[in-house]
Amino acid sequence: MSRSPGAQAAPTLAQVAKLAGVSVKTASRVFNGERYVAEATTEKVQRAASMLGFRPNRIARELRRGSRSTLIGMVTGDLANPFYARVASVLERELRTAGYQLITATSETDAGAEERLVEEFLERRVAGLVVASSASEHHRYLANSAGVPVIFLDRPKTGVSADMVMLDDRAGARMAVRNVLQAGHRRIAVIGDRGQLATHQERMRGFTEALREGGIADVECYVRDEPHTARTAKNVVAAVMSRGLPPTALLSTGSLITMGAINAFQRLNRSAALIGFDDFELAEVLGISVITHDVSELAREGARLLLSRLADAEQPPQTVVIPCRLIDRGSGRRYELV
Amino acid sequence: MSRSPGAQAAPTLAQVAKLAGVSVKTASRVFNGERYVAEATTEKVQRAASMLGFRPNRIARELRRGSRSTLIGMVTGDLANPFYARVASVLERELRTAGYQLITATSETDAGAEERLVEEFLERRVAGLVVASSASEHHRYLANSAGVPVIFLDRPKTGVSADMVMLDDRAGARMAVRNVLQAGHRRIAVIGDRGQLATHQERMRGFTEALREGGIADVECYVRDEPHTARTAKNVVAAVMSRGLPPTALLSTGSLITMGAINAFQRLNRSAALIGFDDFELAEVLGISVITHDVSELAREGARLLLSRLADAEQPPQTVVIPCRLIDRGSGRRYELV
DNA sequence: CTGAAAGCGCTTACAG
DNA sequence: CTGAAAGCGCTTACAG
Repeated sequence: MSRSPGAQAAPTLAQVAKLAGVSVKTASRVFNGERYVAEATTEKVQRAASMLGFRPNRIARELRRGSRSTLIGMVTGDLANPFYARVASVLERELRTAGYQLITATSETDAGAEERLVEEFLERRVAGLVVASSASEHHRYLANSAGVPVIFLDRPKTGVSADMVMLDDRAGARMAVRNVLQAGHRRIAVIGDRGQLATHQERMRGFTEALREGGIADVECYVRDEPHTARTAKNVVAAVMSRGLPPTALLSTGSLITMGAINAFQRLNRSAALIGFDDFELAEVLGISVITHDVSELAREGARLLLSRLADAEQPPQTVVIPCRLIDRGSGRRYELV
Repeated sequence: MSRSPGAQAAPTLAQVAKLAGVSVKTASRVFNGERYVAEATTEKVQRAASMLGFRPNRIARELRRGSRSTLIGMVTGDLANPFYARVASVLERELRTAGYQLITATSETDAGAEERLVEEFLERRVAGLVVASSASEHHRYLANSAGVPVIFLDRPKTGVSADMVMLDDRAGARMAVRNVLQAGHRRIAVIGDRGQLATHQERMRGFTEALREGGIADVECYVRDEPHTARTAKNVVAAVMSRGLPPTALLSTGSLITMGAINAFQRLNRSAALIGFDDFELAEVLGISVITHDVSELAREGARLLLSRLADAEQPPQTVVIPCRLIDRGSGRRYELV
């Protein structure tokens, strides 16, 4: 462990000032674009800075400026998940234009770590926090965040008032149900992923409620709701399809399950109508109808809420609901698919 | 723009010390786990801290500790791209266990912005930089990074010596070519995505070289290499397949093109053998052979190189090559697919 | 248009 | 085991 020789002491503002023959304050003015600096002075300072390879130290600046950084912390369930990845990507872009930088942390790594990650962000004096993960007791952050704004993305209501952006999963589920009911289906299976907590459960509830409202009597009979991997999703669908009186239509709470269903259909060489939440590559090629949301909009609204809260801490908490839509590719009306 | 009242001045170490009746230095010792603090003192300090809701200020700590943070900056082409997202996810996890936090920036936002992003990272005194983006002149960072280690992920060699992790695209291309040649194919189209710069070009070169070595005379005849969206990929494949003497096999440099090909096959109701780089969901269901790399390994090796460089700035630059493998699902041997 | 002094919240280097 | 002083690199608040 040698002490990096490359990482030699970086030049400071004081060194630049000295070389330029001005005071530290005057040099500071140049890098902050303050008015009232003679042009000749500006030039002298800039020349000295580039000779030394000076780069302002943001750490020092932030400490002096009131010890609150321009970092925004984001807690996600799993950055590798395309949903979170897209949210992070859009958020990063939106926040950057407002002068903030996104810093990410993934909570699913070890359960219960989320609180520690948030604590780390707060020690770093982040200007704000965006929470888009599935841990359950988020509201505690609010109490402990010491006035740092927290925005919740795609979380269920908890009674605690806070800024949040939600997906209208219930309405989406209703659209899917309407689609298969109109095609005449009556035996309709609902496959959920209990592991994916919040969102998936909302979708489950949306499906079953809408089915009941649609006059389907024995809804529970075809409901399966458990944690899923790609493999188990396939198996569950295969099992449901192999019953004595198999369903003629399937509703799925996520693309993993939808793809598992397609896989199962192929193995069984039988199929059913199918509509799932979340669009996926090749869904169009395969003609699968999906319920989808505009993830970019979710992220953009999240950024907007945060920036607005940052500008005015007093305003009442807002909730934004992102609508969903059905992309009808015909699979909800068919009785034979593969 | 009210001055957030929630963001009231956070309690400081000095306040904790005063409440606990000890010196600032002693209080500091408690939060840094230094030895030689009486147990009673530790307790007093901790009680005072929790009464006040004290949270150590990392900004101040980092400034004092030598103005180098525990942040690692990562520049990606596009965080929403599954490849970069997975890299970021793994990297974040690996670095966190070593006490570092990942901070991300996306360069594709506006071309040429990359340098500005890197500059911002350096002003923030990041401990290291990971560059995984397609901008071309990365080597310049090295000159300007003021001793901050830079690790390049999936970049082509530039002659500049630096720590880097590369994918063995050439070897992968060779495997794909061997697969279709062994199946007896002779008219083999190569579809590339010139827009995706580095990696895709390596793959193109790998394909054409291997074809020539395999005794295919008129290789160029079936080569198409231009920037692609999902739509243009489909159109290009359709055009190639509609020629007088159509190819009997297709090689693709990325999953976007592979999926475009599947789409085109469907529209034309004709098909060809097909092998593409990068695995994708449903590739298994559709029986498409792919050349794939272990992205997690890429990221893990990147983290390892960075941590090793951080520990010893003197060691010679290392290059790690991640091997690739063919997942043979049969599509390279078929003459009819869809 | 410019500068000298103080201080952001912490740790380092010393001294006891 | 504990503490008083100095200082990390910058900006704030004042004064000229």
